[in-house]
Amino acid sequence: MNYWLMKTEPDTFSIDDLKNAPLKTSSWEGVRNYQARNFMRDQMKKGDLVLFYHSSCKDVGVAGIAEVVKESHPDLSALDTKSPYYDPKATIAEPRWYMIAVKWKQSFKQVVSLHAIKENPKLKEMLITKKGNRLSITPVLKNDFLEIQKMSTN
DNA sequence: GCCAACGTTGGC
DNA sequence: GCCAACGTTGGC
Repeated sequence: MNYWLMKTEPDTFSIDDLKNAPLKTSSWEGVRNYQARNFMRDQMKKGDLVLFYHSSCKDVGVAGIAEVVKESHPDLSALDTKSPYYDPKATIAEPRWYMIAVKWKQSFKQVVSLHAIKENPKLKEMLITKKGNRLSITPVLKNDFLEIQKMSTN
């Protein structure tokens, strides 16, 4: 089993939106970056756990935990001309973009802030703490995942 | 296949 | 809203 961090802007899709979704489940549409796509297409498996990260907002940090419940399938929003995620180069035969689906597991009482993560020497290696890291999906070490979970209960 | 120009991300 | 850092595009 693997661990991941997935970024989302809560104004667009927050952990509450996931919690309130049917079956508390949603596909992760709209990723238009090859590296992040490849993680979803090739590596993210059912049962993997996800740190649900809120970016570009007042309370930046990890807001909760989700679980991968459906593996790679085509992101058809790329075919929808009305979608903000429309990509003219995607076709049915060659969908180009893929996504996974996640299910809500837990909302932290308090967001584990990016600031707190940066302050924690145990989490020095986390990619989210590195300057200029814009990748919206990143692998996370098990120990780092557990440490964040621990911080959420303090 | 290089690389300048451009658009986007995301913390602050 | 600013702007550094980054990924992508497209002319050559």
